[in-house]
Amino acid sequence: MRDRLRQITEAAVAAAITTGQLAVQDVPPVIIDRPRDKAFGDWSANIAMVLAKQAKKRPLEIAELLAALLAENCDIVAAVEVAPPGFINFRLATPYLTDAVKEIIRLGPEFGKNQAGAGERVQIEFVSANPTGPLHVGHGRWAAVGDALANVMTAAGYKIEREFYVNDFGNQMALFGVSVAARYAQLFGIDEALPEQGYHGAYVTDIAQEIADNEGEKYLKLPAAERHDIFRRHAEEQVIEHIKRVLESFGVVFDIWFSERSLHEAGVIDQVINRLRDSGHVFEQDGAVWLRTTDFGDDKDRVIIRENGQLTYFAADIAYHEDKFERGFDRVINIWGADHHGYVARMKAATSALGYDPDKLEIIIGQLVNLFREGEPLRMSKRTGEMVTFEELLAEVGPDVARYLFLTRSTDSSVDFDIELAKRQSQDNPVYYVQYAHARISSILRRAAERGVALPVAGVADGSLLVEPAELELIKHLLSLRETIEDAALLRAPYRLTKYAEETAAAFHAFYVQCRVITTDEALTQARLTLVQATQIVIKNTLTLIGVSAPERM
RNA sequence: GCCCUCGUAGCUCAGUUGGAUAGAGCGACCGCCUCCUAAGCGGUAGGCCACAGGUUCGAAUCCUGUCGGGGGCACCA
Repeated sequence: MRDRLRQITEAAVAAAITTGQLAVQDVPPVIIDRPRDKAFGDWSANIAMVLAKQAKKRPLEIAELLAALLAENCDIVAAVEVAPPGFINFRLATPYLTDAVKEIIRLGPEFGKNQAGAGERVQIEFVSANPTGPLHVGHGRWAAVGDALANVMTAAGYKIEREFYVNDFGNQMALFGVSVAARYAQLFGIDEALPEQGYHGAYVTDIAQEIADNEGEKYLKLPAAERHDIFRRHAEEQVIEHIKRVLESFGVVFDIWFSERSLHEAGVIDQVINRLRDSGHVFEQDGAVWLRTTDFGDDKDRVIIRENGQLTYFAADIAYHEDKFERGFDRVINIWGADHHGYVARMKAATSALGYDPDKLEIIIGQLVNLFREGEPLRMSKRTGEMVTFEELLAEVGPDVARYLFLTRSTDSSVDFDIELAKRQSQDNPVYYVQYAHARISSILRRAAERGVALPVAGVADGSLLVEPAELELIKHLLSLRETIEDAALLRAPYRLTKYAEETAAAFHAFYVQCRVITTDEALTQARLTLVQATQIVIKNTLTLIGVSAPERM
């Protein structure tokens, strides 16, 4: 729709130029937008105002000129109007709208998909929680955002891979192994202290308990180093399995789980550092090896090999991103929590140093989730392990509510999540509002079947019977699914889907109250059933992208 | 101190390459079920778009500064 209008408007501009009515050198891209007020029409273009200066003509004059050209060759538009200070407003033709309803039914699950992404290969890395403990609620948000973004970009014609980077190397992992070992020893009455910086959560004891249950006390005799290593490996395995299971129950499945340790073991980090050294971006100082990230806009240079010879996390991350680009992605998207945003500049700088275009690395910084219960904030401490895990949240509110609420805000703003409010099945809860529309539709279709009313075969019903404002308003909303998917994908803004879902549900509920579907007027019943089916398709497609179920009854 | 981010209705937030009279949900108030699901619909009230300058035909949107909330400034991950 928007594409069509853009094309014909561009054609009108071109025509005006070739006929000499418009003297313009550079034609800026035509932007088709929604008018603020529906009274102005369905779509509008501001191109006349943009061209005014170049063409040395009054905007209104240009608008009149273009409107005249537009009105000639356009069947999808009923009226092209000009409004001061120079807007060109389009009013869609009703026959076009009613025909479009049949098109939605014909396309079904495919309706709304498009090629805005032009087949670009994109990797999205998200969640990437350390395998040293359970997922927290913030991870849940990244899971919802990353997965929905992957869904909507796929629908917009991108080729997407989902990846989880596993930080299974280094101090934290070692400390985790030592912590489990200590708890294990304690289970057998041996007084082994947890390290100062170790992991104190109750889940550490659970893991130790499981090892004790399955394998007894045989590890007690092993030397400490060996024991720590065994426990580290065991604990890591268990935590990753747990993370996978929780994410799967949330409907999020990754294509690739990428191990940091594999980079160390393959020696690729040293290779990448050598490459950077050869290209002159590396220097030594104070006994450490540094990457000169300030050459690429970072605040300060960064250590990649510490004085003690150990690689930093950053070094591994450079090799990891080198690997991503080596795999041939056109674009790489990382979703990070706000607590990592200080890391963005150096990662972009490293990308440049490696010789890749830093704009190919997009980093989405997401604000955190604040948990509440009945308006009271829930304090969370990672250190003591006293916190609501993502798994517990899921158990309380269920995946649909969690996924939906995590996507109701732009990633730039933090989500205040009240557990009691989320559980309450009330109007405070937008997820039910949307699902209810779907359930209502299913109910109408069931009722029609009960009464022996044949469901319309696509294309047969007489669309011209749909003339009520509520009907036409609903149709317009349904048709904008495509633009919504385009915008959500191109702007990396999956939260737009929930907004769209609510608007569509609202348009349906209004229609429902004003227009009875199943009546004695057979032709009208058929036409409205067609519209209802199309609405069901649109709501279901939208909820599917969000990752929320579309219930048949509630 | 420096960097990032946010500041829009009582509350939570939309408003994106600068456009028309500033938008939604919740909350408040007033209405609507003989009827396909009232988990719904309609209406009313509610605004110095944090503040001050600047850019231009036009600024919630872009620039500069100030104030306020959040986050970050490791040879941790």
